[in-house]
Amino acid sequence: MLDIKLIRNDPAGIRAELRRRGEKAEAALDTLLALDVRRREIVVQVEEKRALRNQVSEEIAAVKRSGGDAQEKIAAMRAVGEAIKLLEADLKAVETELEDELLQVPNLADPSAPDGGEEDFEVLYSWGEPRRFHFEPRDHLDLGMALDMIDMERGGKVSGSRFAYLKGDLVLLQFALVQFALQKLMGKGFRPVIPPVLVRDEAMYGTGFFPTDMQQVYHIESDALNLVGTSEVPLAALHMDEILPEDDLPVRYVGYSSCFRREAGAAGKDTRGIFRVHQFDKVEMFSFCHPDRSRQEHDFMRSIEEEVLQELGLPYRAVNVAAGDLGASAAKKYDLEAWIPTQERYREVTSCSNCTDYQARRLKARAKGKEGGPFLVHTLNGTVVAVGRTIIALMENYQTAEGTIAVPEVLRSFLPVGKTMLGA
RNA sequence: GGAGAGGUGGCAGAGCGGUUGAAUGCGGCGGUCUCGAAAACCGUUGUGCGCCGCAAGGCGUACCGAGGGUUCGAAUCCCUCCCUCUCCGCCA
Repeated sequence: MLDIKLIRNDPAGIRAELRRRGEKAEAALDTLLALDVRRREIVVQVEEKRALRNQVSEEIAAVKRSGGDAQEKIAAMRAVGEAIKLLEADLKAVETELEDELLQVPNLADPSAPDGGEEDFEVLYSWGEPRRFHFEPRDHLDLGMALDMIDMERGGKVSGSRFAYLKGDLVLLQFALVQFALQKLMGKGFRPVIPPVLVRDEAMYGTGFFPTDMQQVYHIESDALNLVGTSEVPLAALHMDEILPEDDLPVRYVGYSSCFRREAGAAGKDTRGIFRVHQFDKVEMFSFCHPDRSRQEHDFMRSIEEEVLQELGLPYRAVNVAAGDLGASAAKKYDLEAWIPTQERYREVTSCSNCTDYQARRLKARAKGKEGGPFLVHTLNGTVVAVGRTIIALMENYQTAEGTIAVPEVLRSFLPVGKTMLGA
């Protein structure tokens, strides 16, 4: 959510900024400004009346204490009370409408995010050489089915399309990846967390997934809960309505959770294997940091993601996502894309966003130092390991001519002793 | 799921429907004292919104789990919801 004062004070500037986010983004601006004016008009009126009521109520109390008759004042205040009630109803209606509009306005893009949409990302650089195979490489699903480690067929039978069973050595690989990631992140000051994956609407609004991405979310109607699409949601909401001590910043967490996405509108896209499924597991990092430091924090988090991919030996490229392709909350986003041999291209495996104060304002997540008032923190989130996609990249890049999969050195200590080859 | 108790400021803990933004204690901050510290003593100590002001700030208003209601007036009374605790049942 943007600061309404910012919009009020510089409508033209904000309009120009929002235009970078796309046509739709600036549409609500005039409505927003009108509602803001209207709200303040009503506030002044209602507060004047309340002041009067407070004052006279005290007088009534005084009169009654001295045994006098306050009937006239009471009658007068009855009318004022009615007027207040009407104004309060108006105010509430205007505030609700204002809030609804404001919730749909995306964050302002960072100046360093490229202009344009989905196709206009900037490739920052690449790392690693795609492997040259002396045999025809097979894709992750071929490999997984042959070894009976990925079972989409039965996933479909039991739960529907885009659900999978992961079996055997791939289960071991998953836990090795998770352990590897957790230990690395703990060494860098991130506190491990297993968050709830069912959250209230509040948390979804607070993180900016509602109302914009509502259609992507599994909603449990009977209990008014939502399955999270990323642990970013419960991690961000962890400090909702709180004022953190400034000295504690940055507050860093590394979460591990299953993630659930409806993938509405993705029909026909990435339908093969486990690349795009409704349920997957992810190790996610999250940081609440000082507004002056979020740029550095963002680069720090990206460097961690790179370290992970480098140690796993997966060739990748780093991408700076264009302003028009950012999620609602993000001001800037880096994606890391790993090389997928059978697709002969880079595919997204991690994503790291600086949401500046956009989520913090919605969540009321603030910090406060020894002097000065509270201020909004900046929030950042980044993938450490998206398990499914990392497994795909590992399977394809590390496959052998025999159809087994070699294990990168760094993961071996997290697997049973002597397990250096999966499916063997 | 059933029965009961309760949710008040950073924490603990008072609070009659009417100077209660809220006693008291602890903690925090500032000061006195001290070479310094402790102790003691004095002072201070929330947040949002609006208006005024260049600003420091001032004034107003709202907030005692959340949302409604009753009333001239609600932390105090009523309703709904959420959460916590105790007992019973069930359970990984």
